[in-house]
Amino acid sequence: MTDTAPRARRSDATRAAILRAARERFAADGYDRATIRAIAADARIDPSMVMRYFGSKEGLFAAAAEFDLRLPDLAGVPRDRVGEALVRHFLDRWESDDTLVALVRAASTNPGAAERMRGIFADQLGAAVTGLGGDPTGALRRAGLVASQILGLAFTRYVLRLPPVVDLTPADLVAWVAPTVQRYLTGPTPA
Amino acid sequence: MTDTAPRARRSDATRAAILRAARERFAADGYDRATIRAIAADARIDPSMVMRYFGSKEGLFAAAAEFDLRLPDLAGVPRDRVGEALVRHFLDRWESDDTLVALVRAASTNPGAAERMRGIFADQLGAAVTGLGGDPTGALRRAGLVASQILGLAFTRYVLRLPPVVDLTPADLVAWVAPTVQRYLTGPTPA
DNA sequence: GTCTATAATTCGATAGAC
DNA sequence: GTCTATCGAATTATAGAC
Repeated sequence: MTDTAPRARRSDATRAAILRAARERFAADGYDRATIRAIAADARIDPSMVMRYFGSKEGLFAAAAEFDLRLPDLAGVPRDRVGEALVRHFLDRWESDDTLVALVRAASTNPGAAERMRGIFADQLGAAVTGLGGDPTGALRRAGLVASQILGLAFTRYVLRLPPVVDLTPADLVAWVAPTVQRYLTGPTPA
Repeated sequence: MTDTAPRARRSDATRAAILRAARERFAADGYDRATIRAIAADARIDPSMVMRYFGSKEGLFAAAAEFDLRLPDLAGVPRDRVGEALVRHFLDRWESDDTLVALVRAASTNPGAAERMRGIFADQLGAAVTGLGGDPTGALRRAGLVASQILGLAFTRYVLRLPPVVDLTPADLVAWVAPTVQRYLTGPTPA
């Protein structure tokens, strides 16, 4: 008796191991320094398998950098707490998943990674902010400002590892940064 | 009759040309993708000259990434406008000099560049913020928060080139972001 | 499906002529 | 001081045996 339905092939485990190792290496070393050889070694498989499954290094990165921000529906959050909800959500997401850090690092030097990141923040964050109402153009601008603070937090804390930012607890960070995001989202447009 | 005093040697021009080309390449491509060969081609000199003058690629980067933020003395600024002064200063600095963008890109993948950047922000920005008074520990934390917003702005505008952030004028950016920096600098410590 | 062997580039760095 | 020539290492990617 063989497996039924989605047919859990043996290769799926290999594929998953490669992706897991790839995300870690891309997050730790960036796109250029993360080599297929090192990723394969981490995953305990042969380097040629990576090529077989993903075609090229670009293809591997594209598969490893698939990412859903899983943003909460901001319409279901009290309007004066959307900033807090967003900051808390992002911190949770980062502390538990390397993928976004890998994207930040890779986007610094790899045009494809940068394009993917622009897409993620324009589409997913842009849509969430547009859901708050207001004119769509202003919403995109507000989303961009939110991205500037959120990504700056990610850069200083997880990539640059600036000591004062690393030392703050997630709760402290929320307390300091949430008002910033709140104002970008719902504050008045400055003169 | 020969030159007197500091003796403007012919090689100084070559040296300066190399550094200028290096800053551009490091800013555009990051540390790994910026090759000595490409930098030498931009500077219209032979690749081996780079090695002769700077010893190694690391040595070249160290020389090219020398950077002074030239922060204004915040003690001479009205206390309710220090945020505006800082944001305006950083924007001016970025729009006229590639070096800091080169550092942001390089710091993503190169440990030496990251260390240098931590030093710049801890020492120079840290000192400027400490000059505002208050306890030193709190000042470093406030400086770190300012760095998170300032570097996030640099990352989204100059590295990632996120359209909504690129499209804003410097004046608009100051109007939006200055209140954030002002609060990090002089606002109350959150509960 | 998995691995060995290797092709084809590209890079940083060195040696040495002029 | 400047350039030619090249070494040695590392990389992605391919061809093909088992």
